[in-house]
Amino acid sequence: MIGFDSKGGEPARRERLATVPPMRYRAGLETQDRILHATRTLIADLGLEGTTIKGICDRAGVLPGSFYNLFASKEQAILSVVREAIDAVDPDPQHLGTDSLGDLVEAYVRFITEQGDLARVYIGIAVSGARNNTELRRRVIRHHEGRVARFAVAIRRERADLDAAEVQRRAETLVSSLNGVTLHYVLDPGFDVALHAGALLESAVAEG
Amino acid sequence: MIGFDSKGGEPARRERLATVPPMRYRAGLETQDRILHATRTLIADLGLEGTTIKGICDRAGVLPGSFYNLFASKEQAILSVVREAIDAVDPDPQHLGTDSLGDLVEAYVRFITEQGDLARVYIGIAVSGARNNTELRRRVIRHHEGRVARFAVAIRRERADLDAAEVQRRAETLVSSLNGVTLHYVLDPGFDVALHAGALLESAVAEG
DNA sequence: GTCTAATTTGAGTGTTCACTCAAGAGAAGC
DNA sequence: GCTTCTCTTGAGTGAACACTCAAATTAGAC
Repeated sequence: MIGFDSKGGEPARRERLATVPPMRYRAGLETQDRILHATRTLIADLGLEGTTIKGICDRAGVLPGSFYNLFASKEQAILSVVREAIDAVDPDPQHLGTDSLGDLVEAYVRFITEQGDLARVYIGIAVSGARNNTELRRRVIRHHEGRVARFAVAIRRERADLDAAEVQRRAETLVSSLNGVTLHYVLDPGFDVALHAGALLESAVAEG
Repeated sequence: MIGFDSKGGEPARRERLATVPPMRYRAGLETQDRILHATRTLIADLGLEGTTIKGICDRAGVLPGSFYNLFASKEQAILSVVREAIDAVDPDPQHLGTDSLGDLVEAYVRFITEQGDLARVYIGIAVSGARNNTELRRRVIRHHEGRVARFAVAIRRERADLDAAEVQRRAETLVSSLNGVTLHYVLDPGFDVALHAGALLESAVAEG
């Protein structure tokens, strides 16, 4: 019942710590992991709106009471998964200014193709989730701006001759276009993400 | 109660005809229009999943019984609106092979910026709707392929030197990227769609 | 082995959903 | 002005939803 934690949500949650957690919380932490895994795959399979408490609990092998012992609400579990998906798009924000444009695009392509579940969550949020949910919308837009900024720095490094506005525009076009490619990949898994991402990358640093 | 029509759905629906419809159906046809308008704006405002019968009826100023006198189900009303949105993206399919790439992109930008409601419906469907609903998914993918084909013809006309595979690839990149730009515009109405669409257009016919 | 606190159970709450239908209101057609 | 068919009303159905809670179970701490 006691949680030794909580970052923003109100009640009863337990964080994974750097230090080993006390033994007596082990069962709860394992259940928490199973619930988060169930939530992630369910969002990926059915989308945000198809994800229900019953669905989560069935997949995780628990009953609703157990879910609510660990999470304050359905939304809290979903937000955890969404945070995870958003962070996974941009795995190392510390690197600001040191990654090449190729590194950034390659990391994104790898994320999309290797972590299909999270990619589906991410693109689903960007459209349907962000419209009605203010918290999600803020998060998505802030993340998008951060991503554009990183791409802009990388573009500027390769094309120092361009003015700031042009660099910004190219970064915005590139990031938006990559999202479009991701969107299509979600609908058609045969779509060659790497091919199209490569073309977009070239356009972003092309003459003209 | 009698419908002098029906295209695919099972029961009770009335089509707008080329000829003037009998007077005695006038009230029903007007109500049908109000319901479709309410459905369109509701999907645009709240997305597919936020659209309820109660919401539609409140906006249209009718009661559920009236709705079900004209539509067989909630899904049928939604499908009508979605069909409308998809058709609006590509207003004149007859023109295959005669529009320039600039015409196609310009028409798309105009659609997005002038018919925000339908654009929101369209992009919402492409992500959340198409995942669980087979009928919608087929429709979206078929429409996407048709659109890529038209763009490919236009690209080929401007760059006859490119081989077929390269033309196809450029068309796919362009259409997907335009969807990504639309996606971002839906979240941020200040986004300059025309600017980015113009840049993508240039990339599609650039050397290299 | 006992104590104690964390965890799980599972029936139950109130709300909202899509959808129904018998009955009444309305207006076109004669 | 009466008939007839269309349209609207509005209470009501059952299912699914997120969420609750007192009681039972389990397992770490000592």
